[in-house]
Amino acid sequence: MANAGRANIRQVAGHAGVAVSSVSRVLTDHPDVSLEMRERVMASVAELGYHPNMLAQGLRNRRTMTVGFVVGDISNPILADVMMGAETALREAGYSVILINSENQPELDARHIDLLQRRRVDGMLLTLASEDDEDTLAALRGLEQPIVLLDREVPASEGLVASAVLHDHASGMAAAGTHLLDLGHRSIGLIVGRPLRFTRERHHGLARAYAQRGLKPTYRMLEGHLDAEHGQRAAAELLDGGAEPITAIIAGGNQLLAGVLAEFQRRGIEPGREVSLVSCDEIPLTELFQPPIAVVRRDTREFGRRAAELLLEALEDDTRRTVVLPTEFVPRPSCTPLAAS
Amino acid sequence: MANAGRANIRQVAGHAGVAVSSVSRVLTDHPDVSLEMRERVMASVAELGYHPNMLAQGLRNRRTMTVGFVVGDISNPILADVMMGAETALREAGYSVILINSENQPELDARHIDLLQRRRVDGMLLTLASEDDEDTLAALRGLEQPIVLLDREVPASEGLVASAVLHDHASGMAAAGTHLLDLGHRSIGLIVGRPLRFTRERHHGLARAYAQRGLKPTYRMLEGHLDAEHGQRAAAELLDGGAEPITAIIAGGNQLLAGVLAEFQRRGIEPGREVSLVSCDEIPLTELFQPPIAVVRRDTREFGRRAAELLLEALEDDTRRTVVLPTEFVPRPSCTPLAAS
DNA sequence: TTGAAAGCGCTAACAC
DNA sequence: GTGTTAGCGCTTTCAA
Repeated sequence: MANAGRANIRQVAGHAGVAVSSVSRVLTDHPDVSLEMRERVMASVAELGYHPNMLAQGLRNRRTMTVGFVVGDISNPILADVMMGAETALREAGYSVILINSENQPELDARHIDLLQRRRVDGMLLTLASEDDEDTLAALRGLEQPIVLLDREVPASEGLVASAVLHDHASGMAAAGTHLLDLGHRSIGLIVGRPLRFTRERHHGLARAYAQRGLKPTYRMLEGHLDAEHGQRAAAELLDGGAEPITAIIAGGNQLLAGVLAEFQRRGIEPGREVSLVSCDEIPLTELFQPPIAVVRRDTREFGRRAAELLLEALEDDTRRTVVLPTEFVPRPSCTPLAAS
Repeated sequence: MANAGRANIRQVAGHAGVAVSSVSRVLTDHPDVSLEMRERVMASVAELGYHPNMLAQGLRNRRTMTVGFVVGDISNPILADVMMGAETALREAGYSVILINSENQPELDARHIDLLQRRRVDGMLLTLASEDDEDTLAALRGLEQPIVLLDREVPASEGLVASAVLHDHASGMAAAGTHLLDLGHRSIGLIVGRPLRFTRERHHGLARAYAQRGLKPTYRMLEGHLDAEHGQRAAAELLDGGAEPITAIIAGGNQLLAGVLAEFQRRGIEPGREVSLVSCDEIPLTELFQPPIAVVRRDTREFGRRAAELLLEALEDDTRRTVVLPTEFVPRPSCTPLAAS
């Protein structure tokens, strides 16, 4: 007969005719509790529809069983998938997740970190909007609770020890690069987001591919926002070309890809015909598109799960670790040999 | 010089040489505070890097500035977008969001609601996995805080008053239906998810289309899970057909669409050629696919924003409302006239 | 205008 | 095995 919904432990104790501490003992599974006590208390708990106040518990235990997740843009399916992996693992471990969108604005990160700090989260999962914003780094240094960086590298600084999960974007990108080079492409356009770790890594990967084949780095990289607009604009710029025409494009993300494909359609270009195309991250579009689009693939759900695990580890053993997860190039018909001209 | 990070209000008071209540007054912008007091306190706050403990505030104020968001599957880009809209609006109003994945399992909903109850959230946004699970409804009835249902209708029952945001799926679907009927299609396959509001609405919409054209309802509906597997299996079943072959398919969601397209490709079927195709909800794939795929569109971010607004309203004025948002059919080349055979 | 003190709901000594 | 009580950090009367 759950009627109240706002009963407190004192009322439960009163109803059961026992002390508050006894109710607490029953509810926290303390060993020294008689069976009869347990039954009486549980009966009252059920009768009153009692829900322990986790705020009070958190205040008392100095542990909220809550973690904060700051993410640049949760509407990005890739990040939503990361979130899924992390939330599931954390929930199974008894933690709740406070989700905060930073809108990819570096100046908001510090504020969000402070908010989570005030909420006394036990730890944080962070997809920072910037790796070198001073306010953000200062906020991070002031933290007592463990944090896990998601695909971000911040400059080592005193008082900042963090765990991190990273994807080895460079390897997958290098594989994509050598694939294109081996197909005869030399003039490759790389469209990427802002200068964060994954952007740098992808750049390095492509550079490595040219080096591995003993070629001069005759690619062109266009940085910008991680959205369709930048994808489309950059694609247009690359296709209009300067002296040497682009023969292959690599889109560094699903939103960029959407922009690139829009520009292709506007011009009547078919991937793999006039221009070869590679994208980063698998989405339904990449495999179902005609022709299917080659991608640098990574397991984003696993990425989120590992991030959660690193945080749980840090919470338990106070250890900090960095884990690097692989990426993999998946060739598909959007990449074709450069026609001898 | 933010050094501590774990200072409490007493330490701030001590450092400033004032009473705790004075610190509290300064921090809560109480009017009767001298300028000098304000300055002294703020200096100490800065010096100690003090972050007020929101748990203690919540305990005392009976208000946590936190809302819970229970969602079936955050990795679904549509729901991620809803989340984006809701989180943004709530954050701007000063609330934090606790996100919980229910994995679309009805038996988890009640548990999640109880958890949020224990966390004393000020309100909840709910995408229930079931509209008639008894445990869930019981948990809902026991709630004191306002809730907003997202595209769900629960049976009216005593002690359960909720706000709701609904999409008018039926209208968009009816428009899609008449479009297909006017193209000559009669044997339409409707692939949908589990029997929740949006599934019912879409069914009604299609039925209405047949009725509007004075036709017998010669469509076929296949319910199942909202995933690619069901989409593919259902498409296969529809294409294998029984007596009368299907000439058009409507996929009730982006994940279902992925399955349908996979089956089309397996069989070498091109949408709009052998079989016309409509999907629900716009994603990059639908517009960029060749041929572009007709969709029943809705503004999911706005949906999330409105849900947040309804909750904020309920929190402020204790009012409950239901808002219905429109959907719109967007014809595209994936729908073509039925070839006279 | 400021300070002292009660109390929000809980847990963990400590006593019996 | 169970009860009493202090105290987690905060806000808000109530007095001064």
